[in-house]
Amino acid sequence: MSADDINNFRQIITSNGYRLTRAREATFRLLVSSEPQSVAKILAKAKGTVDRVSVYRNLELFEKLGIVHRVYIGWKHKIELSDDFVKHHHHLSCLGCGKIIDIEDESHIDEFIEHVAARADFAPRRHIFEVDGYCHDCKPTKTTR
Amino acid sequence: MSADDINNFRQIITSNGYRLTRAREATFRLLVSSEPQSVAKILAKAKGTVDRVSVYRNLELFEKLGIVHRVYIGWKHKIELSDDFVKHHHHLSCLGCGKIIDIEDESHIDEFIEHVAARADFAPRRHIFEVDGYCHDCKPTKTTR
DNA sequence: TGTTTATTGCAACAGAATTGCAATATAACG
DNA sequence: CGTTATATTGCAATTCTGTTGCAATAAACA
Repeated sequence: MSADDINNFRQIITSNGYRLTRAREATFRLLVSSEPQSVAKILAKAKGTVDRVSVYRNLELFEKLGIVHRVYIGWKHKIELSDDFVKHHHHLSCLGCGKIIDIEDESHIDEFIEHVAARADFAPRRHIFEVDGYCHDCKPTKTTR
Repeated sequence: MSADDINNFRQIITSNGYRLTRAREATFRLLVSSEPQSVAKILAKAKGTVDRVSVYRNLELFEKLGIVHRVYIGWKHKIELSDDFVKHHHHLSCLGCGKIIDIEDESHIDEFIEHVAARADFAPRRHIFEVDGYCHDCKPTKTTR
C-alpha cells in the first residue's frame, strides 16, 4: 500500500463526485493484500472500525468505480483490488492444500477472449478464469479435468 | 434426459456405495436443462416433492461424485450437469440484456489450461471461464475489457 | 463558521444455507 | 419374503449473509 495508491483511490472517489469519508478510506485499506479476500474476511477485519453495512455498500461502490472486482476461487467469490492497484491475474487453486499459484502467462487468455468476442460481435468487459486441481505435492494418481 | 442418463446416474450413485433413493433420483431429474440453473430455481421445482435440505445435501453429493459442477454467470453461481450428461461449454453473458451466448470454440481454452498447468506441474480438475460484456445489440460506444 | 445533503451506523428484516434429530426407507442378509 | 442395520430423509430451529429504512453524523462548499 503506497502513498500513490491512496492518492489514486482518493482521486477516483472525489472525481466521481463521491465524498471521501473515514469509513471509505478505512475499507479501502482493508483490501490491501497480495491475494483476493473473501467478504467474510474483510468484514472480520472491519469489525469495530467500520459497520458491516458500510463495508457492503462501499464494496459495491468500489466495484462500480472499478477499484475492486470479484474473482471466483474455490467456489467462493472473493474481492480483489483492480489492475490500477494490483495487476490482475488468474490462479490455479489446489483442492488438496488450498495453495494458490499465480498464472504467469496472461497474454494467451487475453488473445483468446479477443478472438471469441470478435466472432460473436461481443464487447468484453470482464472475465472470470480460474482453474482448480491438484498441485505437485497433492497430485493424486488419477487426473482428469 | 435419456434412459441412458438415468442408468449412468444410478451407476455412479450405487458404485460409490450410496443408496439410490427417491429424493436423489427426483433431484437428478430436476437438473435436466440446456442451461445451468440457479439453486433457487432447482429448489422451486423441487417444492412439494423433495425437501430443501435434501436438495442441498444431494447437490453437494452430486458435485462430489462429479455428476454436477458449478458455473459462475452474472455473479451468481449456477448448477450444471457435468460432461457425462451435457457437454460442458462456456458463455458470453450480456450485461445489457442478459442474453447468454455459447462459446463455440472450446479447444483453445482446453489447450491453454493444459499449457499453463504443465508449466506449474498442476493437475487440473475443473475450471471456470466466463466473460461478461455487451452483445451486438447492447454495445456501448466505449469498450474496454 | 454555517448550511446542505451524502453517508454512516443501528436495528430490524429477508433469504440462503446448515445442523440436530427422530422417523423412514433402502440395501443386505437369513 | 420378512427382518435388520443404518443411510437418508424431512422437519424445526438456527446460523450466516446480505439488504432496507431511518435518524444521527460528518463531508463539502460557500
